[in-house]
Amino acid sequence: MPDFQQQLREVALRVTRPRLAVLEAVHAHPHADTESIIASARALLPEVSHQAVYDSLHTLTDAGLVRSIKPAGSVARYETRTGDNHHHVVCRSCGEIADVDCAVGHVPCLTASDSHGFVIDEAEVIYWGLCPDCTSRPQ
Amino acid sequence: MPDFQQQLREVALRVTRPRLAVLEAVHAHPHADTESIIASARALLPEVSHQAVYDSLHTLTDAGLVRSIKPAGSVARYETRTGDNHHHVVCRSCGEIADVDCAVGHVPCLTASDSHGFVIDEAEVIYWGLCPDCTSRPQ
DNA sequence: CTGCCGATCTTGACTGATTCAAGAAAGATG
DNA sequence: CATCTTTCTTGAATCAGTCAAGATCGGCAG
Repeated sequence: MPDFQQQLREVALRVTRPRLAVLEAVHAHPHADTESIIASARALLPEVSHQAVYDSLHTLTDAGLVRSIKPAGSVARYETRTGDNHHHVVCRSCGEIADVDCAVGHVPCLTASDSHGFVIDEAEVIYWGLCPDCTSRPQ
Repeated sequence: MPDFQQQLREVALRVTRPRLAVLEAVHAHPHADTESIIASARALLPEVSHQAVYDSLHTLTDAGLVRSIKPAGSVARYETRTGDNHHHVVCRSCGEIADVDCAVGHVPCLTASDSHGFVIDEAEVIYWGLCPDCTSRPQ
């Protein structure tokens, strides 16, 4: 279990109980949506407000301690695995998300053939398909 | 200008004035959001309801005549360029979107190293960065 | 050309994730 | 411990998108 208190100090953020609870919740349930994170955080800190969770998630995302994912058709989801350029595979049927590393190399697809003058700093890849459960249980 | 009436018939959809107006609007303004499409469609068909536009966009998307894009932090956007596996670059500052072809080849990044048993049918890539305007005009 | 049937459209209300705002509480620093 | 901000609580608001009921229209059969 990472030292979340330490992580917060390293990015010059105040150590507050809501933030610790949110970090722990996101770490324990990768790819969880905000509602689930609120529930998990309240297991640790019963009176935390939903707004504090939203604020914490934004702050932690800006600081790079958590990463948010928003596949089309899904609400925002969060994870603590950051800074390693991994991607996600999303089930079209049930919305299940899993991590994947791109086969192409360290900086996959970062080179667009013609970027129209844009200065690109990140390539985000979402693989769409069916998870094992939904594949074996059609309809 | 493509024959939208013909396109609708080819996918067994009824040819209605709202659908023609929506197709024409999306074709004329690639990457436009729903509100803009409603406005453009009303230039052609003044009394069209927002619900008809939403319905048409869904139907046309399901039929493959238009494609929707939902970058994180943006509302849904649409384009008529479909079926060619191109990707998008999105400006973090102003939200501007441009098309890009992936340099890697025809099926970029479609091979994940470990897909956790998912059956993958599409890889969606979004490049994040700054557009030329926002690069030259910082802050 | 006319009538019918089901798909599609209009109207209007509603939902729900996320945001905004004002005041209260609580980290951090000296 | 005192002070100054930042952060949190509370409660309301926003807004893209959806739902539902009835009216209308496109396509096809006669």
